[in-house]
Order: sequence, then structure tokens, then C-alpha cells
Amino acid sequence: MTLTQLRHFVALAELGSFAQTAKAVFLTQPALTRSIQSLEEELGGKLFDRMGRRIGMTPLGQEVLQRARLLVSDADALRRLSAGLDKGLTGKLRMGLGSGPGLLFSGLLMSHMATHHPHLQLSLSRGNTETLLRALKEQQLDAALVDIRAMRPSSDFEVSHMFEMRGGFMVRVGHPLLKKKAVSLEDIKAYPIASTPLSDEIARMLMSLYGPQANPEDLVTLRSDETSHIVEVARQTDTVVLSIEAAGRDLRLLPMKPEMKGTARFGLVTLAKRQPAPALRIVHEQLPGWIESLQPV
Amino acid sequence: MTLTQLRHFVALAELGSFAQTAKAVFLTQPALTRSIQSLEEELGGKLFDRMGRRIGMTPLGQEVLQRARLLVSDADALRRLSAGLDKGLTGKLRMGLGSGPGLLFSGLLMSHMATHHPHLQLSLSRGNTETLLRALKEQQLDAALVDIRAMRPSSDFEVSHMFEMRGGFMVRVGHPLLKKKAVSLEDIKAYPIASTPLSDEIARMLMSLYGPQANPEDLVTLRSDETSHIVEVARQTDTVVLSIEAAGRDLRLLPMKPEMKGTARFGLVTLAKRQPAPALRIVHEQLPGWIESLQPV
DNA sequence: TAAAAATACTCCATAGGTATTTTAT
DNA sequence: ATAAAATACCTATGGAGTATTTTTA
Repeated sequence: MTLTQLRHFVALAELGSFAQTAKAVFLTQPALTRSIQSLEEELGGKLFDRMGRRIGMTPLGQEVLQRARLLVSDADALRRLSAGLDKGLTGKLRMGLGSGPGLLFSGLLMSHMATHHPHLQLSLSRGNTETLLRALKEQQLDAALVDIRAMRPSSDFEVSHMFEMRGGFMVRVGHPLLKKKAVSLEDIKAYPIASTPLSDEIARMLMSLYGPQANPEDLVTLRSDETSHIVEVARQTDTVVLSIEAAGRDLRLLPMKPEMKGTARFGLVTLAKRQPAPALRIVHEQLPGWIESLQPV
Repeated sequence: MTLTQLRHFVALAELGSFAQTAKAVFLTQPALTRSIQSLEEELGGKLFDRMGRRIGMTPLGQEVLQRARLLVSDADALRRLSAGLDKGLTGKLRMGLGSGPGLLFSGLLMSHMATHHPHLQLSLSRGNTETLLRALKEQQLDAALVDIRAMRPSSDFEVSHMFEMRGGFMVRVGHPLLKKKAVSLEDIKAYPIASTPLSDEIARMLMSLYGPQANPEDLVTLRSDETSHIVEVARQTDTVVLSIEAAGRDLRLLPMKPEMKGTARFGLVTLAKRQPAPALRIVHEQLPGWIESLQPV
């Protein structure tokens, strides 16, 4: 019992004549006859009554027809599905986003998928690099966009689209601290300090530059997942924002002393030697443009 | 994309190794490799990641697996169905029963199917010969058990299991009329006359024997579809029953004058040149025994 | 007798087997 | 070094074609 035979059977049931159906399925009449015969043989009973010029369905044929229709339509659906998946038009995409990339890309990702790939099931998870990479390894994620400095080299992973983003303390245009040539941590602590979630890497870097008092746990007074909230506060008050530079584009970076030169190094991580999720193609296509658009002018 | 390939794919997804799966599906390892390869080619993407010794599913593989499982299980169900149908163990059986056969066989049919073929869908229709044969021709019935004397010879139909049943006027044991050597219609009309539904044939026969006054329309005073009701009345009262002899086995046939020698001639009618419904096999097997058991002792 | 399906035959494409190579642990 | 999958090569079965016969309306 092959899908081809079932297709022939369904066609014959619909057209009601071997000769006609043979044309419709691009076969000769004898070939179709044999196709049906071998199906009948396997199913153990005639599917059609041959009455000279006329044919009609047998009771067995009636029963089989319903199931056969289901099977061929399911098979067609499978082929369409994989064709669609192949082009990344459908299916699932599970992305992990570190705190920085989360700020920068979750909005872009969601709105792009919503407008250009409405049938794609996108799910975004936030977390730290370690958690996300574990999830990736366990195939609970298709890719992770994370800070890759903490990643120890591993042949399990493959990193692409690497890019750097400066992080730092930022304030609104016209903020008093912008008048200073060199801003110290002490200067900053005179103001409220707001922050989006920070990666452990950033925390370590801050503490090594400015001493234990720079621990974000103690330093930061306002926290929120929502970049827009943080930026809004900084626009309307003298709050200092600690974040990736690109997160608040109309804020200004403070000239810190010592200079905060460590930059975050992000990358798109996937499993090495593994077929990527088809929909990941879209990310590969869009990411360079998005990164470009986030670079400081 | 063949069902065989899908079976191979599902097996491989479950066992997780080409070599193991090859054994399980009775193939050599290279054959299985090529089977999967050609499926992958047709679907336009890898289904498994080959990582040296280990293999794992790709996201496309995951999606396809669900559908493939459905397809192969539906295909298996179809094969089981047709095997079952073939033996008449399942499926539908639509029988038409004339008034006489209805009385004699509907109970036997139903109880036999209920006890021996619980998965068979049996539907019984009552009606006169003409109606039932039309339904049979239109494939709304699989077979009809009717009085075949009225049937005009037609190559459309095929009759089997023919048998005769005497019909007549019957009364309880000890009924006053049984003392007479010859009973006339006038004698009978002194008593209530009960009848099961009668075929038009019987009606015509009665009128030709005993004159227009024998028209069952006028003659019969008690009617019921239920043989048991009729027989019960005749057992407990002096009611005369007009019916097939076998319908009331502990009643006695009246010695009519003129003798009521016309017997009903029943047969199982099916469409000629047409594959019978598989379940009809059961009827073919049981009917002779049932007929035997109904013959007068 | 003509139209439709079945049969007879021939051919080749493909699924499968055996032997070997490649690859990653 | 070895276990597992891929490749190379060969074979044979089954699916498809053409030509012909059988069947019934």
C-alpha cells in the first residue's frame, strides 16, 4: 500500500473511469489498472465493481475511500509543511536572549515576525548566558543571543554575528554631570542610578574598575526590565542610567574616570554540527541590519 | 515520500541509531541511510544531525515526526480495517427485510450480530419488495431478503438462499375450528382475525382464492408489527392469525377449503456483478441454519 | 461493434544487498 | 582504534510503457 496507489484510488473514485483517471494521474490505462489491482490485492478485496463499460465502488471501496482521502491529504500537508519550514515561513523559533540583547532585540524580533512572518511561532526566553547555553544544549532553544565573553571555548557551540556594544553610565542631554571633563563614581552616586538587568560580566567589570562599592546590587536604585521606563525616567529627571549604549539612544555617555572601556561582546550562538531551525534563516538575514542600526552615530 | 520511508524515519527517530534501526526494520544499514537521505532530499532539509557516532533530530525532524507518526498509524489502521472488513468482522451491513422475512429474521439477525459481531454496524429496513429492491439498486442496501415471486427477472439482481414458507390461517391448540375437516372463510369471520404485516403478494393470493371479501384490508381486525403480540393474543383467545407458518410455531394451521396452497417464496437478493458487502458473508453462513430451524416439524 | 478494462510482454528506475571508505570519539 | 554512518557498485523487483485481447452495452 503506497501513497501513490492511494492517490490513484482516490482519483479513480472521483472520476469513475480508468481511462479518464489514467490521463488525470499521467499514467496509461493499463498502468492504472495494475496499480488499483495491486492495492485491491493487498487490502484483500475488490474496491471497484467492473461491469463492462461502467465501474462502481464496492462497500469496501466506500470505507477505504474515506481513510485514503485522509491519508493523501495528510501527506500533502506534510510536504507543504516541510516546504514552508524550509523557507522559514512557518514552524517554531525559540530564541534565548541575554539581558543586553534582550533590551536591544526583543522588540525588533517580535515586530519583525509579527509583520513579516505571521505564521511563525516565536518564543523568547530571557536569562543569563549560562542558563541559556544550557537550554540551547538541551535543545530547548534554537539559538541564543548572549554575551560571549563568558563562554568558554567549546566545540559544542558555534558563534556567528559577533558584535560589540559599549556599555556605560548615561544621562539626559543637559545633565549637570556632562559639564565635567571626568566623572568619578562618587559624582554619580549623588544621583539616582537606574539600570536594566545587567549581565554578571558587566557587574564584574564594574567592580574591578571602581572597587567593591560599584557592585550593581548596591549601586542601582531603580530597576526595570523595560528599557523604555528606564529611559523615560532618565529623560525627565537627573537619574543616571547604567546600560548598553544603544539602549538609550538620546542619552549621553558620561566621560568616566577611570574610563569604562570594557565593551560587551555579543554573538548568536547555535549548536555546532546541528541543523539550525529553518526559521533561524530570518534572524541571520535581519541581524546585521539591526546591529548596524544600533551603532552609535 | 513513501509510507515506507516514513516508517523508517519514525523507527529511526525512536531508536536513535541507523545500525539498530536497520535491524529493526529488516534492512541493512546502507539501505536505511539511503531511505532517510531520499526522504530528506524530498522534504528539502535534514531530518537528523549526524555527529559522528551520535545522531539527533533537527527542528525540521521534530516537526515532521509528529505528522509522520500520524500518517503511518493511519495507514496501519487502514490495513487493519480492510483486513477486518474482509473477514466481515467490522464495517456496515444494511439489510432490507420484506414483511415475512422481517418477522422471521430480524430478531435472529440482531441477536446474532450483537453476540458474535459486536463491532458490526447492522441496519435493518422494512418495506415491500419493490421499495427494497429499488433501495438495493441504488446501493442504499447491501442485500434484501424478500418475497421473490413478484420480482420480474432482471440481470441486475442475483438471488440466493431461496426457500419457501407456507402462510395461512392459524389458531391455538384446542380452537373450536380445528374440529372441522374443512374451514371456509365464512367460518373464520366469526372470530377476530389478527395479522402481521402482509406482503401484497399474499393479499392478491387471498383474494383470488376466496374472493374480494378476503381483502386483508377489510378482513383483518387486529394488526401489529410485533409477532409476539399477535401470537400471544392467539394463544389466549380464539383469535385467528393470518401469517407465515413459521411465525407462530405453537399455533396450528387451519385446513382451509379451498386449500391455501400458495406458499411465499423468499430469497436473499443482492446486486449482480457487484462485490457483496464483506459482512454479508455472515448472513450467507447463518441463513441456511436459520431457515432450517424455522421449517415445520 | 465500439468503448472500456484486462492481459501479455518488455524495459528500466529504484530499492535493496555486499564491500569499502570516511568520520568522529 | 573503533564504532557508526556514508559511499560505491551491483542486482533484481516492481512499476510503467506498447500492443493486444476480452468483455459488455
